[in-house]
Amino acid sequence: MKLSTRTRYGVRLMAALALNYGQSPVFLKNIAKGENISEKYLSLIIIPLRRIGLVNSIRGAHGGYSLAKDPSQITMKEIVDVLEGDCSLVDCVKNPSTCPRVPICASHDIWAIIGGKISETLSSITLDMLVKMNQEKVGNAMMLNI
Amino acid sequence: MKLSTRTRYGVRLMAALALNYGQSPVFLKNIAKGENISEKYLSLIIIPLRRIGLVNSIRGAHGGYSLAKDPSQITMKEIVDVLEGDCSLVDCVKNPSTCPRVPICASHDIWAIIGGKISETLSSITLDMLVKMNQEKVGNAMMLNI
DNA sequence: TATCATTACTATCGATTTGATAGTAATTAA
DNA sequence: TTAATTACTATCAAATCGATAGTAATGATA
Repeated sequence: MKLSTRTRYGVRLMAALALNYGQSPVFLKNIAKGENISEKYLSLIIIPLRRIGLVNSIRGAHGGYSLAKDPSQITMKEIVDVLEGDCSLVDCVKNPSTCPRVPICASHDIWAIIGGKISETLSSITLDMLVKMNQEKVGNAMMLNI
Repeated sequence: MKLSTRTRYGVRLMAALALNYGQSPVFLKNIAKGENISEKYLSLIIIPLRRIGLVNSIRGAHGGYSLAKDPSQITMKEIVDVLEGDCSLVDCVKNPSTCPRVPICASHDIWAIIGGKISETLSSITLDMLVKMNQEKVGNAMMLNI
């Protein structure tokens, strides 16, 4: 039940964009440097985030990426859902037709309950909160490395 | 963040044992038949459950398995923890030393919060509850196939 | 004691997933 | 036209996963 590296990197990527919200677009190169993650890998991860409208991109020289919404309007659930597939613990919760046991299976119901809790928690945390937690944790020092 | 088949099977295995709690030990063969899961595979899954003292085993002819505790005293968290490794979403929550970013990383804290919610929820659900949910869902009919 | 049914353990395998890299195309400011 | 950037597609090695196979140990019973 571990999160993929893709999702973990994606969250850090979004946090980095949140830091620059309202300013000019950021080069992925710089985020990659600041977060010490391969730029190529990040460039794959950002695609679905752009596709669902969380990120805007500008191509060409002096292009870059920026958040499409205010960080207070973006939740962790949106990010996890798109990068992880969804945030349920078993496939049969999102796609009940994939398992014939669903109608007679109580553990399915358990996983649905727990998945609900996870969704609830993820929905309650915004990018904005993540950025603020970061500031409280390390001050403004680390913020400038982007 | 999907649960492994191992964990899902393990929960069903424990539920089957819970149905027979207080009676004579059950042959894995019969549980395997009732749940339509490979007996060999189940025999691997049950080992850690026995090691942490959730299950008792008797070897030899007329052997079998039985729950070591009352189903109301066994939580889903115990089962998931031993079969899944632990119930955190990232390694750095359980083993902070594995990641140098922990002291400066707010997303680590987010994952810890969510992991806490998951633990909490898993701890609140007992095997007993699972069995009762099953009975409510399908009545006693399905209960007899073990 | 011999037999048979059961649990216990170890090794292995094929398929899938994962994390990552590489190369090329498209776009655009200067 | 050039250089810098995003967009897309393909590929790869390693790890993980689900499952199977075979053998050893145990113990009831005939």
